Amino acid sequence: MSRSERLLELIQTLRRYRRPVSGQRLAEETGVSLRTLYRDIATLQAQGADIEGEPGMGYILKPGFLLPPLMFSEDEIEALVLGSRWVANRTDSDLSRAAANVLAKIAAVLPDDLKPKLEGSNLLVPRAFSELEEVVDLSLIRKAIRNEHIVEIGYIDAAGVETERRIWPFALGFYDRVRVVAAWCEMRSDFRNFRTDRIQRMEPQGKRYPRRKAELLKSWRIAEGRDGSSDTANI
Amino acid sequence: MSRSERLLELIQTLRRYRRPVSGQRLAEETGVSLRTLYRDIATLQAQGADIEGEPGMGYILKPGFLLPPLMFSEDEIEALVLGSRWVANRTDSDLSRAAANVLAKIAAVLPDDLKPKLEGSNLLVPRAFSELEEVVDLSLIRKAIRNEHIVEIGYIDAAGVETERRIWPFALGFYDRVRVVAAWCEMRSDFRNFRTDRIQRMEPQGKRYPRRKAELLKSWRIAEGRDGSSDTANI
DNA sequence: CCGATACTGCCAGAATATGACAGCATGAGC
DNA sequence: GCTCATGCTGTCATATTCTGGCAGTATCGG
Repeated sequence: MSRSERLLELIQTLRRYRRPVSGQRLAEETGVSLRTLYRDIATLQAQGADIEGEPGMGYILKPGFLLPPLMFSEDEIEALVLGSRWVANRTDSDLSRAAANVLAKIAAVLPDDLKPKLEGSNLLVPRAFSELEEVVDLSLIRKAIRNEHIVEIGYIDAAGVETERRIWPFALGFYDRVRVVAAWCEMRSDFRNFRTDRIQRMEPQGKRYPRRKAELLKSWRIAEGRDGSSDTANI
Repeated sequence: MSRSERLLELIQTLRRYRRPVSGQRLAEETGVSLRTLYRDIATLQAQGADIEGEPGMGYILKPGFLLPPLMFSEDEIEALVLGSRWVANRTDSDLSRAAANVLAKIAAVLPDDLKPKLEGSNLLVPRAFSELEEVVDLSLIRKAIRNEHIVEIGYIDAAGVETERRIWPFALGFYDRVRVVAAWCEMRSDFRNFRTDRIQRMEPQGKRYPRRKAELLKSWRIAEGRDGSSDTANI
């Protein structure tokens, strides 16, 4: 195995563990001596990997991925930049900051003669201007979806009536003017879509709902397709 | 200089030339023997670089960039994926294909345990559903902007009147429902924004307009900010 | 204090990369 | 079909880099 493959594998191994792992252990798993393992860790850290080592404890990797060298065409870079700009201007602050970081990281490694091309890319995404007020934090919803957690919400429906619901959120749709949480609603025992701007209150319950989000998404797509009345059908 | 640095430099050198360059020449510039240069070229090609070599001619690199290994956080990857999805669903077919390629390339290098996370990312961008008919090809406009080329268009304004114009396009704005070309209009001797769906006809003239697009963009932003009447002000 | 672990320096041997050379292949121009 | 410029490959000795082992220091928690 080549050195670079090994480094990639090391990252992967580190990520599999959630708790700190000793260098000794990592060395065994990657089939390398402890001395070399220390060198490998140093190399990865130099490349920007967020690996923390504490004496007496072991190593732990903050969540993230190392992308190996990749070749992108002009159009592909343009697509990347435009997409990141859209995310930066159209989503919640966490994601938006992440998108800005992506652009910064790419810019940092581009050769000097190309930086203007990236910064000056003349494809623009306007900042959302008549943003609907959102009471709740979108990143909380994203986190609940990621972890398949039940949340309780206070929701004002189209008729203006406020209800309390326990929902199993599994997807977040970014429409032009609104964002919609797709979820299973315990109250209705059916799928429901909730506009984020109409959610008044939200409390993640910190426990998982009993199904997989991928599975819910699949059923939901079928259900949406069947009635055809919803404008989310083509999400 | 380390091997990987040299490879990066080689890509950069290759891109500086527009015409084919002989291996001999490249070997001299990167300070390496011809034999090693051939090996380096092979390495880059194996990494996906689009380098073409023809006997008797030399090497030429198709436009593109090699990104070195990069570390992305979970949120950053999520932003990348969401952005690429938006581009894939909301732009012209060339860019859209490029965005799909970006996703495919990233997916290809992600460790197996993470692929589902990428494919199953539950942030969705609906396909544009009531797309306005566009007569002209958006990628032509992008190309004209990239090359700072004059184009002639037939345009139907808001009042329904069709006019012929020579314009200097310098930016393309992706609004929710429409796309807008920002350009200097020779007829009006002023900046004008053209909705792409109202452009009936378009002929790139293949020659450059006499100013830089970055400079036009800057003046345009100032002009837009001043009158304040336009909804493009916050682009 | 101890044990567990991170981390560094050093050096010899292993693995890899490089350069030199010899040779074949291919396309363009004569 | 010849020649030239170049791409491309194989081989092998040499140069460079990587690796493992070992010795030693530092830091944390108990």
